[in-house]
Amino acid sequence: SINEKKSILKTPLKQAAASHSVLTELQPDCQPLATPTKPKESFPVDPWTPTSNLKMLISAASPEIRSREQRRELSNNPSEVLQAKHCLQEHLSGDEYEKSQPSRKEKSLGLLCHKFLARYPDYPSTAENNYICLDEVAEELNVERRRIYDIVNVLESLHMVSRLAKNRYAWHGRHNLSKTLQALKKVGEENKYTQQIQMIKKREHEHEFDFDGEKNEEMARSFGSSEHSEMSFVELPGMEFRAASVNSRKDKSLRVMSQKFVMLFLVSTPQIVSLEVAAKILIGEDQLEDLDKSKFKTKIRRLYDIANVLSSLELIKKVHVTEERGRKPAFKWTGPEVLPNIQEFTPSKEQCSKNLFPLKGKQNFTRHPSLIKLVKSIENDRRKIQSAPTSPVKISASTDQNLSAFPSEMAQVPAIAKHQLEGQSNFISSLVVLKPEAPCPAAGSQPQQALPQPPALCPPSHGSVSPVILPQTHSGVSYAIYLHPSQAHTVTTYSPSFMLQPLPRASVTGIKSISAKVINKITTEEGDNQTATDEPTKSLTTKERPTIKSETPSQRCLKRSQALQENNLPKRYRIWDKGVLSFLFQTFFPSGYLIPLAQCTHGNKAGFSDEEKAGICSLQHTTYSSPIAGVIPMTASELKAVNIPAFHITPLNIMLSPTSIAAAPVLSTSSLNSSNNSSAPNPSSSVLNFTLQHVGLIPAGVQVPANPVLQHVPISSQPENSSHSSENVNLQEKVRKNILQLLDRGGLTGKCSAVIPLQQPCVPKEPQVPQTATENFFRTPGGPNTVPSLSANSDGTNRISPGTLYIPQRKLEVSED
DNA sequence: TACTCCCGCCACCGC
DNA sequence: GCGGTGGCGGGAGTA
Repeated sequence: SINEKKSILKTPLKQAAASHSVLTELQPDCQPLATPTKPKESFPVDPWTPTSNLKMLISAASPEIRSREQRRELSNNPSEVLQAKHCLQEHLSGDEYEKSQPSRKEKSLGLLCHKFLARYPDYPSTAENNYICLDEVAEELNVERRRIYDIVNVLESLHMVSRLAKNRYAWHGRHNLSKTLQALKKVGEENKYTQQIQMIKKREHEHEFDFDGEKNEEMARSFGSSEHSEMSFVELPGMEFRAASVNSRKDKSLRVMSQKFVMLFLVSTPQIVSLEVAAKILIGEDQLEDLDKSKFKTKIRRLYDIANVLSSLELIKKVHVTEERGRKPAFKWTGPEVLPNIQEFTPSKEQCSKNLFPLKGKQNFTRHPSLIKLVKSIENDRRKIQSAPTSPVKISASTDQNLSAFPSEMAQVPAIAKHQLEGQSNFISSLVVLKPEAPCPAAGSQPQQALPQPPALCPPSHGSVSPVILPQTHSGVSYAIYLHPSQAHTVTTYSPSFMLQPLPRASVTGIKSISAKVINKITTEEGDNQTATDEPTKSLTTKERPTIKSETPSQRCLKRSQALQENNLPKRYRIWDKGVLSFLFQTFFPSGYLIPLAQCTHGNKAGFSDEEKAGICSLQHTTYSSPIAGVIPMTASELKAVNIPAFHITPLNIMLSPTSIAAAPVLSTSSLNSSNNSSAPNPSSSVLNFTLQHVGLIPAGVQVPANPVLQHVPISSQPENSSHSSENVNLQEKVRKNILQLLDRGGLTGKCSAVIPLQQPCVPKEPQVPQTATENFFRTPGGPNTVPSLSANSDGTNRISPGTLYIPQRKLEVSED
């Protein structure tokens, strides 16, 4: 009977051949073959049907496939298939029959998942019939139902489907994906996965992790000691399991495992996870005692299953990492980037106080109630600004059909921003940055082109630049923030990063494409070598980044905010440390500059409080390393080896971690060069101006005050242009206001990757002449993301050539198959 | 040989 | 008892 069953499940020859070709075409690298979201464009006559996508894919593959598909359709009836099979068996010899069977690859879970996904749209509308009957699917795809469960379980872990009843699922597509990923990231962080990964890596390096008894027990104990011995399925509100039968079932391991696997990517920097590490972590969590080889193998098997589905979803991609111990299979996250702790921005009072300072222990700060009010007030102001009639290009993506004149996707950008602002509770909670390498079906059929400037966008004027001064932090360090004028405009309306969230429901198709384009630059800078080199022309420069002109309604709101600010200003910033500042600014002002002004504090050696010194001391032994294997660790002492200019400018478009930036002011003072310095010197006016000119923030000839801090707020600009001066005052004020407001929103965001960019803009030692200093921030000899001039010292540490940008990078080689 | 992962047995669960 | 569900690991296919 087993044989009989087998023969039923075997695929007939004609389909086998077809699926082989489809396999070649459906490899993850072939992105245009992802689920088409606009079948109308390609097949205007055919309405969308559950199988149209698949049909299209197959038809697109080759004429041969088309004809095979036609034949296949003729015998799509299972009984016919069975008949054909018997017939085949009768007429072919054993060998021939074997050869006629689909190869193992053709039956892979990944391919099956592709076929499965091809049946449903990425973003289904509620009007469509989105039910999945497992029996039907299994039958139509000619597979055992068991395999469908594998797929569905993983999809369920991402809330792309949910179980309605026996044999019945609902298809949600990617509507919930961003929220799910955010939730998973949060849980991953809470479960200290980063630390676990690091621990495993450490043990691996020490050759302590093996499969013999004692060491494993020790390992298990250490896992047990962490706070998360048990983790259950992460659900989304409104997405709970509806069927009681499923709820009661405890073993949802594939689902849970899939979620955990995804979490590992989301908390890792870079987002590459080796199967081995993942398996060890997953084993460590639920089976503390017997970490035997078979358990390990089983976990690996399951991870392959999950990885195949995630690959089909184009969330991950298989790579190999080469380390000292050889080549290892691993997977790289290629899905949407999930910003950290986004949901904690929800402006609820409780959330604010609860989440603002997630640090445990000593560092628990509380927020003054007035600040909470302020947050709400500013939120309201923002909303008003966004919905004001003068807001730029107010377009309803779903209704306005007159926009065909200019790219609909571009037209939707302001709508996205508006949409997300209106969605208060989801304001940032669904903010997701799509990676440029993510599939872009809507744009796939068209040649890539530069992003056009929509009418509403205002090219940045190169007016004078005056810093916005942040009052002293609790540590006593003030900062001057220099923003590019374009950024200042942007700040008054919305941050570019705000527009990057996918629009749910109707207008997603266009958005997806534009989002990918818009953030191309950002993610390129972030360090994807491949993207940076493969698609240089697609990148937007800072200037090209869409900005929206500030409008009068914002000025109306200014007074109110200003009054609030003045009431709260003195106290507010005591609770903010440099890490928070840096993170906020790099997030919201990607090409601004945060300059610590150490000279403005008194009675303190290098301008830093004891707290900071303590923090710095503790950094001496801190290793900045990525959770994955082979990362070059960088200690604070190594940082000191870097030749630091008298003061440094931190380019904000590189991720800064609170801990890493905490060291920056110290390093930035000349006290490094002369440890006996009793006070840090002020950056001289000429140096400051040279620098600002050098980085393109001010035109040649324009001067900015040498010591802007002393001016405090509001700052009057240099009267270089009378027609601009009042604008400048307003602009500064707006920028300042928005900075303050951003500060109010942050405080919970300090969990980004540890990268310390250092730059010596004034005295380049190498005769390399960059086009602009801003570009130079990201230019390293081997490309934007390579480790510059690293040389090993006798003590095994690495040193960095002075004057070059240091971006910690994996030492391990990552090869993509 | 090591890596991948298909395949289907069989236990569990709710009805 | 039955059918749905899914954990699990043998072992075949592939690199």
